[in-house]
Amino acid sequence: MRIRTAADLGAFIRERRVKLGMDQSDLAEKAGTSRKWIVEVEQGKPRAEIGLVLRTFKTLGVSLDIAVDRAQKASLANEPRNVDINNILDSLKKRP
Amino acid sequence: MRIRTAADLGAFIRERRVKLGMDQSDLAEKAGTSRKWIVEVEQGKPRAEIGLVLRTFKTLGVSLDIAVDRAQKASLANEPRNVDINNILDSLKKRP
DNA sequence: ACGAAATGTCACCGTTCGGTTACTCTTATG
DNA sequence: CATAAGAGTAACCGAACGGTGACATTTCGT
Repeated sequence: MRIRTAADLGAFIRERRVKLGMDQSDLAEKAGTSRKWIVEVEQGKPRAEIGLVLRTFKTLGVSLDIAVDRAQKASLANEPRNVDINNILDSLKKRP
Repeated sequence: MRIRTAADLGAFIRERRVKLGMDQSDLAEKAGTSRKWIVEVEQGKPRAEIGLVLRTFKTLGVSLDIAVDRAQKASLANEPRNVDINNILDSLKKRP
């Protein structure tokens, strides 16, 4: 599932929790957080901290994968029209 | 790339930012946050908020995908030794 | 319909967040 | 060598966090 917003995240967590037969207290305890936090996150709280989110994922037996989008919509740096060979070389140079 | 910890996340963000030829100020501005925040996140800050993280990903042109682990290591509910047929039925019933 | 379990909400509190600004340090470009 | 750019750090601040415990509401089995 693709996660774009905090609401997506909350929906996923809830779905997965229910699928595993846990209630909010179970999940909170096993993920080392509070039930209040689970409630808020499942409701899509955008300011939850990633550390807790990652612990919750682990508890739910799910993984987060990150991938570069095919359609390169990334707001490129200052001059999108040119390939800056120096940037590329710099990037390579900086790799230890 | 698989994200397991806040440090993973920071490393990825930095790598991707450099690859796109942005400095920390560029990224901060485009993602609607501060340079301080970028510094901290790239260093693996575990308490950064997911909302900002998601906005940063969007700016970097990357997607977050979540997937159920193959090896079902999820800490199951209370009785890991039995398959609880009722939970399974419940889960199915709850799908609209 | 009844009661229990699960979920949602509230107030309180100490802690930490993220933004701003300014300063340092390293690197590398002229 | 000078100095500019990029990155790291510090202090300050208001705002929001997350935990606790209690209470209200919804959901569900029987």
